[in-house]
Amino acid sequence: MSAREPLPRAYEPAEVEAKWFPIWEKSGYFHGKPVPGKKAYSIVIPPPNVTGILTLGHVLNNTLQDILCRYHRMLGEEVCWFPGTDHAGIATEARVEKYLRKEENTGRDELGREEFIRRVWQWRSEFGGKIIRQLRTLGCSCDWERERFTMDEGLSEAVRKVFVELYNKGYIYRGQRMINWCPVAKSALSDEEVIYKDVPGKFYHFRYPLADGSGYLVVATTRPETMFGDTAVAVHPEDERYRHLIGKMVKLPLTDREIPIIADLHADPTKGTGCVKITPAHDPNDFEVGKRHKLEVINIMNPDATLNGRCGAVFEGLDRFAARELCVKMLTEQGLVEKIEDIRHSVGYSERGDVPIETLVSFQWFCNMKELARPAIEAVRSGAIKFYPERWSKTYFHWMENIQDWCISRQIWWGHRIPAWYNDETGEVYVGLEAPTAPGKWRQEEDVLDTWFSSWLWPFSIMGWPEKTGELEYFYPTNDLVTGPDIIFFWVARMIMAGCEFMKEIPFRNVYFTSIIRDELGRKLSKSLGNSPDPLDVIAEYGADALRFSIVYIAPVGMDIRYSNEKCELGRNFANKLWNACRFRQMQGETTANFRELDPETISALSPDERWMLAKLDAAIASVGTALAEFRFHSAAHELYDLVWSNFCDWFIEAEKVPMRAGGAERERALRVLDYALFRILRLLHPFMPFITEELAHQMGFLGDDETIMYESYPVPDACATVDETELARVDGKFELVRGGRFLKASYNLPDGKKVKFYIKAVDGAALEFLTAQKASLMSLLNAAEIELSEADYDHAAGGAAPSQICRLGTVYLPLAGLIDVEAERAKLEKQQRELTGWIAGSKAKLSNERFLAKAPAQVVADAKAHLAEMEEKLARTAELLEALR
RNA sequence: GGGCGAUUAGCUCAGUUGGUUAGAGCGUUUGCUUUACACGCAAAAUGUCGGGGGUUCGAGUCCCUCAUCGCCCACCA
Repeated sequence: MSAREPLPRAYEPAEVEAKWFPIWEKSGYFHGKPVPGKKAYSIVIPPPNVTGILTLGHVLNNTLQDILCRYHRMLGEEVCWFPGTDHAGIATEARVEKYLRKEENTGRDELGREEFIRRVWQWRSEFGGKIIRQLRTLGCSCDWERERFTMDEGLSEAVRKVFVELYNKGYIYRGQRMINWCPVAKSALSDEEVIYKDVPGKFYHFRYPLADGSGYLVVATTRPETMFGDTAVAVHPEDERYRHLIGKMVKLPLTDREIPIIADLHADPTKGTGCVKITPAHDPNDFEVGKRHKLEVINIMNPDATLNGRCGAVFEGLDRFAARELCVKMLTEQGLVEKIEDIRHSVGYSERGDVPIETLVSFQWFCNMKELARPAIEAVRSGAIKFYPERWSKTYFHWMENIQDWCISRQIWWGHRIPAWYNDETGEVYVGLEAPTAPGKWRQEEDVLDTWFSSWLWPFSIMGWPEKTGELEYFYPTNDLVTGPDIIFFWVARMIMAGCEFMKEIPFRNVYFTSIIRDELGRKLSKSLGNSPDPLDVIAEYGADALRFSIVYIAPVGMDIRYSNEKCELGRNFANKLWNACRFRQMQGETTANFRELDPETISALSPDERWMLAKLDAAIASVGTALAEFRFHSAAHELYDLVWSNFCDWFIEAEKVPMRAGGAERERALRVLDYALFRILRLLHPFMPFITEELAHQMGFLGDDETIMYESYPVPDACATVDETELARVDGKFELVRGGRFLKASYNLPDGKKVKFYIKAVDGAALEFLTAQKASLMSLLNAAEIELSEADYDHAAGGAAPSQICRLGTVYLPLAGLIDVEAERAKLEKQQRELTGWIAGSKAKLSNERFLAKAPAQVVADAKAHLAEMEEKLARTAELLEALR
């Protein structure tokens, strides 16, 4: 191995990260392609909106996908992570409209359809897909050559094909129904795009005079302005208060219309006044009532939610909320207001527009989902698709089993235009992949499709469907999907339906639902609150590896994450720790040749510490593997953190300084084991911290310039050291003695660096033998001037009083000639005595319980007995020590 | 109105099928320029595992119940 520049003291991620990504990408390491006979692993990215920028949610989501991809790549599978963006109809159209308004004072209406769409494409090529570049900063190993956009020609063709197929099957139809209307987008929305919020409102009680002048009825409403669309007042048929009025007419205030009083079960006598105004055009329930009673449907609203000409000259063109106020004012003046109550009620908001939606009747395209849902429910029920955490399947089933028709048409321009043509002369409707060739004047449907109507095809459209591509053959179905539970209906459920319907095969086998990220106070991250950190700033400050590791480390399973930038210190410090472990090794000289595999000679010469370390490594490797297989990312991260920081750095490196100082064969063996362990650790960590591990693997000379850790094998437990439980316990026992000795020093305020003498009384001959062999190690770890080992009691008479600490392998004493605080020492021992006595009593009670002995597993009983013996032995030693203090 | 989740150290959270004395990070206290790391080292303190009841030889873990908080779904004028 060639000599390298010494590593700097502190890890500086910026340069390293900027260096490696282009190398990886240029070398084609991210590219996945069908390789017959090789195991395939694929993931499709949840396509971010083309308008989007990277958020912490994306960071979590894509880090997890990257961990999976890098892990499987190292397992030797052919990995392909398909990236791309979503055209996000309403969001993008609004975004570009805003941009054009600001930059050029123009917009949709001025430009016309064709030009506007051209300008959206232009905007996209200039500003769109920013997030795709940002994902590279995070280290995402997507196959960037395969980047797709939901409006690409191939994907658009898939959309048209699916539309035509479902139309021909009779699932897609056009109809006049009550739909959700967003006044901002001026478009219909699906039920899923409506978010219900509990907001303060008012409950208005108005008097509607009876037409015959015999009095009035009081109706209660939260939406006075809709009264222009009232076509009846309903009461419950059994409601004694109003029974006599059924069939009579009331005069609708602010209009010259008279409307009937009807009997309908919809009217709930316990609510409001028991009289409900019926506005069939603007309320789903009223629409049903209207149908039952053949009431006129009066639409009173323009697309932007201003009132229309049906409301009279005074109200025409007025915004709905202004109209509401004016209504109340005018009714007040006419003495028709009975009372106004303050209430909180649930109001549907447009997800994108963030304004209250209107429900109104309109012609739209719908897709009947009932039949599509059937196999998709079965796919999850049978376990073909698994959800992690499993409980989300309940949410899924509930929605799928009550699935409603999907309103798929949108009155915007940016999107897949519906492939339907109307012949106004004949009234014919033509649906097909291309415009009709039949003679006549055909006019294409103006509406476009819901964005999700292309997203639900993503797992196969991205692989070239409807063409029969090698990618589909090889990579479909994909393995894992990582996404947020908030789009389980929008996307996950619909993808499963689309996969089952068009591919006749599920789109993925496992779905991992990530946590939702909140701020430290538990609030959702949002632009308006200003509590949404920019991940790029975080990466600049802490490094991408640090951000990745931290966010995985702190992500609780299936719960919200409370995030703050400070938490990235954990990952940054960890990266620095790893860096310095390598730096330490580097300072010891050239890398040995056996870093991939230990040779038999080295294995046979391993020290107990080394076997201990290799056993810890194997154990960690095994549990990281299990954790990843079960999508317990955070426990894998915890496992790795402990392995590196505690086992490797705190104990092993410190312990190995002894053989390293010894020189010769001892030193050579220690270096080999260090190299072997370090290279394993780097590979283990690579999926989590790709940049620093690649850098260190090269800096350490494990890899040459044309090699990459990305394609090194992921470590598996190799049990190259025979696991001898007794020996492992002895090493742990040695470390316990070290901790005990350090505690004694700290208790007497002796600086850690001060060299002192210790006396260790071993519990038995075997312990004495082991500890004697470990004397150099003990001295180093304790920073001792001298250690006296014996099976005999410490001789207080000769050496003076000494504080002590009881450990499993023996008792460690700190001879202090005159400095001992006898009272403190006695208090410590007495406390220990009390505790031991208590535990022993409990333990004895348990062991004398016949039912425990009869029913508990033999191992548990044996452990309990051993534990009792240990405690009794310690208690005896405590008593001796107390005695010696006198 | 249904469904789901949470409640463990000052804070944020682990705790895999019930099994010795419930853990980590941050924070706090004490001492350290120990020849990798102050983004560090060594040591320490802090818990009636939300309340109550039950099952069990044994419960943070399983069951019931109550309380508080949060999320999702549902046509509530």
